[in-house]
Amino acid sequence: MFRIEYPHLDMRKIADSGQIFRFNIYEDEFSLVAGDKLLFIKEDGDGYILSCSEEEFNDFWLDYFDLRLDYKEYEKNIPKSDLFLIKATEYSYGIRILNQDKWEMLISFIISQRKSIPAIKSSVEKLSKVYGKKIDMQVPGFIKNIDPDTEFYSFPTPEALANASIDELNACSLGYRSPYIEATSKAVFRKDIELEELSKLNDTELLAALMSLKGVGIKVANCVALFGYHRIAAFPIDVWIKRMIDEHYDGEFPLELYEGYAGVIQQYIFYYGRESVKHSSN
DNA sequence: TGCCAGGTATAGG
DNA sequence: CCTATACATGGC
Repeated sequence: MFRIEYPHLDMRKIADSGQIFRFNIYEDEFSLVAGDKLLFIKEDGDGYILSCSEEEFNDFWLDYFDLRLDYKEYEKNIPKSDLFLIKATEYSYGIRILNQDKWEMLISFIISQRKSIPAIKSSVEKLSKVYGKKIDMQVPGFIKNIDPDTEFYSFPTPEALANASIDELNACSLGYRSPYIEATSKAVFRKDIELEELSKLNDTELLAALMSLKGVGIKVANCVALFGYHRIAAFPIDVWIKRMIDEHYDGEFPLELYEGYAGVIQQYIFYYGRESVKHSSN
């Protein structure tokens, strides 16, 4: 167990920000599966109690939650006249761009196309349950809201998915994406493409390399770059972002104001846009 | 119940 | 280069 307290870190918002699909909320507690790691979190005043040791936190989770960067820097160029973005940024205070696993982001965002976030989460869980490994870790005693019998599964390896049949993949509600997952898994497993090696490429080259894979277009490539490679200049445009840009910027967002980190701004707009619709529709 | 979802591949112009 | 269309299926 280890307690942390940082400015600009809100687990609830991050869990619900659409950049991660295996971060679940149980009132004031959370479960988070990242690759083959499992973390339990409990709100504790202005901080959080984590199920990991201080050493594991420093070795892995500190960078995972992107806690070395000062997010105030990303807000300084927002014009005072841009009331929408000022509001979106305030509303999103505490969201950080996580450093997630490249392979997991690639598969998760191929699945994400034309699916709602709950449906994406459901598909990723099914895939993990079928092709991942049961994580050997007890729900710790300080976690009260999660059934101790709950089983958690790691995200499947490229090998596991490359060896799956189309019929088996179909059982995970992938729909027409099953052949994409199959082709991409095989390409990664055969090392036709090496995801770690792509880190050496610049942003443009990285997007092009990712888009050579079946089922990866410009939007998915940008999400993988942003959330898997921490290319915070990447600016994925999905239906929500397009809607916000059309409504508040007359169809053209001033990217040049946020050079090098527009992806962070994108995430604020996405979160604020979705949450405001969520709350106005009931 | 019918509509829509963190889009992409493909064909046709 | 651009635009139009098909695509499987769950969640609400």
